[in-house]
Amino acid sequence: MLKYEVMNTCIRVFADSDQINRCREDLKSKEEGFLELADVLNLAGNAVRLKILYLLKQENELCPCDLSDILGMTVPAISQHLKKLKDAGIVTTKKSGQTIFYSVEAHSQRIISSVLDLFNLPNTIPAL
Amino acid sequence: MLKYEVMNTCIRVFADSDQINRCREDLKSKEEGFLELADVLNLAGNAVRLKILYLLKQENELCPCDLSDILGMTVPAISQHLKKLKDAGIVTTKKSGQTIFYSVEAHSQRIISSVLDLFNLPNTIPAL
DNA sequence: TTTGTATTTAAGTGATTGCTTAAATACATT
DNA sequence: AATGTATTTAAGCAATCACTTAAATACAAA
Repeated sequence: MLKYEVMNTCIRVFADSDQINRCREDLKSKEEGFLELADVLNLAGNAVRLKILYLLKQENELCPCDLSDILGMTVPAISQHLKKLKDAGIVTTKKSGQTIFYSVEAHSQRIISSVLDLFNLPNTIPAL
Repeated sequence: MLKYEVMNTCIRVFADSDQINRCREDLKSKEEGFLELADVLNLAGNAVRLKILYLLKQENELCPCDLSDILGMTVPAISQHLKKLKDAGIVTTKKSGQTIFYSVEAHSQRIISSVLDLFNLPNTIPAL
């Protein structure tokens, strides 16, 4: 039967095709939002970057050198993480002398605060 | 000077060493929390897994085959994502006949709901 | 103008990711 | 017992990640 070849999946006798279609429609309408949110979560889903975002929010602004000292990592390693965050528009920079201060971009403050608030949820995941 | 060799970083004349030390202490006390949260965010920071979590929450439970159909991906690809979520204790399974239903693990409902609620924040990131 | 400081960029590397296809496993149904 | 269905596991692979070291850039200060 052509149908199954096209679907390229198993033949579920008891599948609820209404449910499947409803879910597909729903996802389609939210596709862009999922990609954007996944991007932010992916950036925050690295312990170093999560700490950087926490520190920038907490201290208002920090330079790569400060972060390097605080996190005990080389400056280039920090710089590359900051670049990712800046390319995504999550952090912004301000030059002062030869020091470059990084801070959380105004439009991203809310989502970053919300992400960091997850820290305070008890019982995050029992398996870890 | 030995100091700089040990620190292995740049020499910041204007560095605020009180700030640096305060931040270091603060991070140390929260280290484990950052690792756990980063793990969850990293798992959710993939569009496919984010959709899976959304669907499982929305539909209560779904089998790999359903998800394969809904997301238009092969069953093994879905299965491997589900394995990651299950290994992290975020989802759980229930057997019914030869179908295995996945759902969000009770203890993870809150954090997953909170993560999915980020979807509703307006102006997520302007750059994307 | 030379030196020093702060940062970024580049190149290289080993580890991890997310898929693919094929095979294995588990178990219903006939 | 044999076949079919649902799922997982394994192996392979290109792409990405997160670091390293070295070099380049930018600019302040002597």
